[in-house]
Amino acid sequence: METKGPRSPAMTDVARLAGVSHQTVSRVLNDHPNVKEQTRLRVRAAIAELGYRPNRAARALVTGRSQLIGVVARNSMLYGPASMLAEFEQAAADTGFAVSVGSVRELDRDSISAVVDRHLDQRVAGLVVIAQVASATEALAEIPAEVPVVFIDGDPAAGRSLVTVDQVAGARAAVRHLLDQGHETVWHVSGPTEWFDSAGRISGWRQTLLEAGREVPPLLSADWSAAEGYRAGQMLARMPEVTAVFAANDHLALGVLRALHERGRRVPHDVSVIGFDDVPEAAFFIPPLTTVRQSFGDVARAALTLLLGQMKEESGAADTVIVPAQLVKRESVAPPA
Amino acid sequence: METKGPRSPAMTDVARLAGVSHQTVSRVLNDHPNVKEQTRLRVRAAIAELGYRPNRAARALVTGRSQLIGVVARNSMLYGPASMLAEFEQAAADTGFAVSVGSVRELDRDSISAVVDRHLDQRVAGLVVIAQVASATEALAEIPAEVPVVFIDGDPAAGRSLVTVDQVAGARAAVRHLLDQGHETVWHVSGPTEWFDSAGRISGWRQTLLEAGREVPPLLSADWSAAEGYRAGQMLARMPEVTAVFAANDHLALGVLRALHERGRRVPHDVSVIGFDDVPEAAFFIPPLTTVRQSFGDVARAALTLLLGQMKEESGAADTVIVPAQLVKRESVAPPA
DNA sequence: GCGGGCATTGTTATCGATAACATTCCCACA
DNA sequence: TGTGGGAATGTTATCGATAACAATGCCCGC
Repeated sequence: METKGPRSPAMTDVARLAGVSHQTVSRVLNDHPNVKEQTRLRVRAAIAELGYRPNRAARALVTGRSQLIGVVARNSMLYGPASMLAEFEQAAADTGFAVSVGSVRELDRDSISAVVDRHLDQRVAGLVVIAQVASATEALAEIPAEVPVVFIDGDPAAGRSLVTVDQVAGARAAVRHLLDQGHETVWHVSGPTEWFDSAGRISGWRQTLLEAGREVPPLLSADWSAAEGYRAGQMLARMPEVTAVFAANDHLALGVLRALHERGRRVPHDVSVIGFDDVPEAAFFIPPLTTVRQSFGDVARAALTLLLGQMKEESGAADTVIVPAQLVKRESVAPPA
Repeated sequence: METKGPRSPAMTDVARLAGVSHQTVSRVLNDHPNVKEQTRLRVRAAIAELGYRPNRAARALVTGRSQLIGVVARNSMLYGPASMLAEFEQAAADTGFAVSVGSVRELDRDSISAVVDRHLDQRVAGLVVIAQVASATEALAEIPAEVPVVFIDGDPAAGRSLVTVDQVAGARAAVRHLLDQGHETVWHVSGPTEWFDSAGRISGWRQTLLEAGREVPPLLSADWSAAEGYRAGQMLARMPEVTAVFAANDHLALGVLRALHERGRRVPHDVSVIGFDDVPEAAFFIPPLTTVRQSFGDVARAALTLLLGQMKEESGAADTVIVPAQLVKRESVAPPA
């Protein structure tokens, strides 16, 4: 049995202790001008003494806005999304926002709708959606227009603010690098074709080959896993004419490396391989993997900036920020034998 | 310029449309008995028609509890923590809870205190702390006793509810397996020694060797990265007497594999290697890695169950749940040459 | 020395829900 | 036929903050 515990102090308690009205306490809390320095100090002291913390629910109720940003992400341990989330949370915390995650097993319409609804229930001040596939875009059409939304890796044509890594340029740099080494052409193991990321990398790959007047080999498409990279690698290993492979992410590249190794094709002596992402382990693959680094931190910060911008002005301006990618050269690339 | 937008409907709007009082609407929403079936239906219809959604802030204000669970985790792309978070969010969503993440760059006292404060500001109904190091435990001592807390991978001696993978048993299985293959002893590349996970794996390793009457080689300790695994691997590769290595996670194992490969020591022919975690890529290392799988989903669900239990009864019972780990045999282990 | 204006502080209304208590309605039963 | 009582519903208070407005107090110029 218990006496309901001493409930945590409210603003009036602070006011009483400081000998002022609760409104003055509120003013101190919100850094209003026109509070005498001495009063401010008294109030601060009272706050500290009581260990008072403002009740966000009450504030949200009266102001109509929460200090919460909802993130919709795919429940996956893919390196990219996971990093993004962590980076975003850090950035948001620095500006006083909390982040509520809603993860979803698949990026289909219904799952996304459900998560978005949960977030709207919480009256999030804004939404960030890591929406790498087209089906996500559809589901998101139903987000009320007045809710600020920023997409990460989403559909460039969706008419919403978007932050994305420059997939095309990243892919171009990778392919360019291989051609510069003297390879006749470059094979590509792509991610799922419905992902925008994949699409960008594929198109950068294709463009670069065409511009160089090279033959474009058939596309090998996979999911993002090492398992499928391995599968694709088994095919590639069997074809002696393959001397250069651009894999759409580092895990695919890992699978490719192993398949090549199993069939005795040496990397980079017989075949050069480039990945994408620069996961921390990439430098320790056998051999160390040349890859394209994306700065998830930059993406996260850009997304937050756009979101805060939308929240401030009610302008629904749909800006697009493209974050550069950078080729990291390691030992998995060499001129053809 | 705008007319402040039609604010979203409140309970009174629903009540007016349904021709009842707002209290009746509240009762319908909360599944109270004593509402005539016909009334209930009218209210439901009105809710649907207006697209009404309850304001959580208002509810939280009056009931004094939020439907929010705070998670404190390390901002890292380490496989374990990231997976854990995703799994936990899923589980929580199924029971109607939202999850607010607070990530922290380092698990030191101050950072943790700051994140915990942010969560308490939000009046979370409970906290889950992924606190793999001792310094975290200290910081958490200051969490008010009435806030339900569950630790994941935390200090078994902290006197709070704890869910953890059976690190000791996992390590024992790994070492046992190597000894069974005929190896004379097993070297260990551990994670940071201040992590409880590391401590458990180290002690499982040591115990098993001692019980088998084997010599315990010096411990090589590292962080969790492939880079440090590589460093440790370079030392091991130089020592011909090393025939079996147990790495504290798969990334370390990756680094070890590469170092061995560089010095021409074949795996598993010359040296057997076992990792820990079973990251999805482990099956595609060169060679495929034998490792110990932890079920993060089970951990997450167990943590949620404990937390909900604490929230229901005010009992501060400090239960501990230990989730088993499982040896996954692949090709990186063989009898000594 | 008086009134205008600004800095400072206080008072009251409000957000949207639930809790506690009040009221109505209806039926069974003495 | 009056009445006790439970089911169904309504009324009012409340949570803890901010907003809008009201009320001081003080300085200063004329």
